[in-house]
Amino acid sequence: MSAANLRARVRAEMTEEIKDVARRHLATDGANLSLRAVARDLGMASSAVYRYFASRDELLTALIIDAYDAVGDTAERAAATVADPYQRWITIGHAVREWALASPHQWALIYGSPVPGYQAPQDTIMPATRVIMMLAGVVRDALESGRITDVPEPPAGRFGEELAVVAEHFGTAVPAHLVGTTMFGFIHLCGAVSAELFGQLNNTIEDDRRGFFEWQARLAASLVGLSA
Amino acid sequence: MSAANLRARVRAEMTEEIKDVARRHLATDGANLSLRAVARDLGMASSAVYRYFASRDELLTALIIDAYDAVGDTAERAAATVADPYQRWITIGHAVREWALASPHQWALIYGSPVPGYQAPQDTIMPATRVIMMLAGVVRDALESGRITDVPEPPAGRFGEELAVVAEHFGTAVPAHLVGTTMFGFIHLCGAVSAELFGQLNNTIEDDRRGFFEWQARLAASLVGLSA
DNA sequence: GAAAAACAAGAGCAGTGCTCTCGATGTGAG
DNA sequence: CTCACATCGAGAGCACTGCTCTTGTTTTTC
Repeated sequence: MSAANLRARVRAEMTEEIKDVARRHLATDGANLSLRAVARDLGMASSAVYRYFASRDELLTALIIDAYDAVGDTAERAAATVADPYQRWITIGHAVREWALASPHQWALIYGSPVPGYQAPQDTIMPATRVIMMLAGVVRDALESGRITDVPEPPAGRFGEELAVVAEHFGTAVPAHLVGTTMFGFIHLCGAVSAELFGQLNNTIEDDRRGFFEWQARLAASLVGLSA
Repeated sequence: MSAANLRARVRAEMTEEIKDVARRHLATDGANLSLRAVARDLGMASSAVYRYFASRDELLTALIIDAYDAVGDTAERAAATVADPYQRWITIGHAVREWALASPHQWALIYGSPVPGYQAPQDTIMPATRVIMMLAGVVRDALESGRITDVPEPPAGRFGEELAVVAEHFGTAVPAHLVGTTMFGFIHLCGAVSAELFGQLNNTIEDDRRGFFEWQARLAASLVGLSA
């Protein structure tokens, strides 16, 4: 069994090595990276890569899951050190933004345009929810500790009911209106990072993008009822 | 000169036809569409397409500019019918969202991940600013008509000065804080549409996405000081 | 030690962006 | 009206891609 474990370990290492090289190629080729080039970099035949990933899409899926986990880990590590809900909200924002700045192509992979012809498999759903779940956790904590007191009525309309359903994933104590504003905050977070990364901020904010981002994060936090 | 005009017109028509077919291929192949397939659909040799576009990137640039203009035109047409600033803000949001839902691949082209190896030329900058300029116009009108009265201090920090510079493009009368919240609104608009289009809303809001979007747009409008 | 599974390599297929050459066709100046 | 010239379309060709299939080798398992 030691031998079996060893074989499995070698395979796992090889898999990891392929993903590493692929991630590097992501920087130059984006989502349409070349499996052959990856194989070349590893000194192996292109056909050998197919022993580890059945197709380029499967390799992409692995990279996507890794990226979701990486940004989730980064945000969680940063948030773990901050007790105050308001500060934690801001900290999560900064952590996500800084991870994205450091790994722009991985960000594009998970929050950019979907890869044409690629259908995200079920495995990607869970890791994809980690960041918004952290924001939901902030709101839940703030509610329980009495930091959020002003809780408006649930929004009128069909989507208000849908928000109430989502609330059950957030934690039963979170009212629908707060679920909505939390999602607003997450959506704006993704928009702000993408705007900075994809060039929408060019020729406007150039020097102090971090400051502008934090200012925006504070605005979003104020909508969920959080403030310093 | 009639002959010359005719030749130029035929060329223009051919160019437009290529872009049309390319737009159709955008739906299946995304940004890495196949020039050869486009040529096949047009019944011409692939090399002939290069008489009209020097490279695939140049064709993409043309599609990008067209897309910016299309969403700009759509939003302007919708906004032209609405006098009230608050309603106009919401209307612009709906117009942008509905254009994106109708042309998801064109949206991905301009607001999604940048095409790898593709550098946006200068020509794309101006059309890219049309939507946010319309939002800025709403804010300017609301200021002049006294619909926005509560104007906070300019944000502290280097980015506050940068916002003041941007204000000159918005119209000199717009204070920096309002420029910031307007950009916030635009960034959130892009984020909301992208989230809906790129699947970030899956398994949460499914039935009443339009209602949820409008609710969010109202929230964003409230940040710039607009309300019903 | 033999049977079975896993592996790597190479050839090959259909497709890609792009270049170059060659013949046809329309255009503008003399 | 003619003739040189610019424009155009088509085809061959190059180097590349994802992916499959076959062949031979190594490693694990019984």
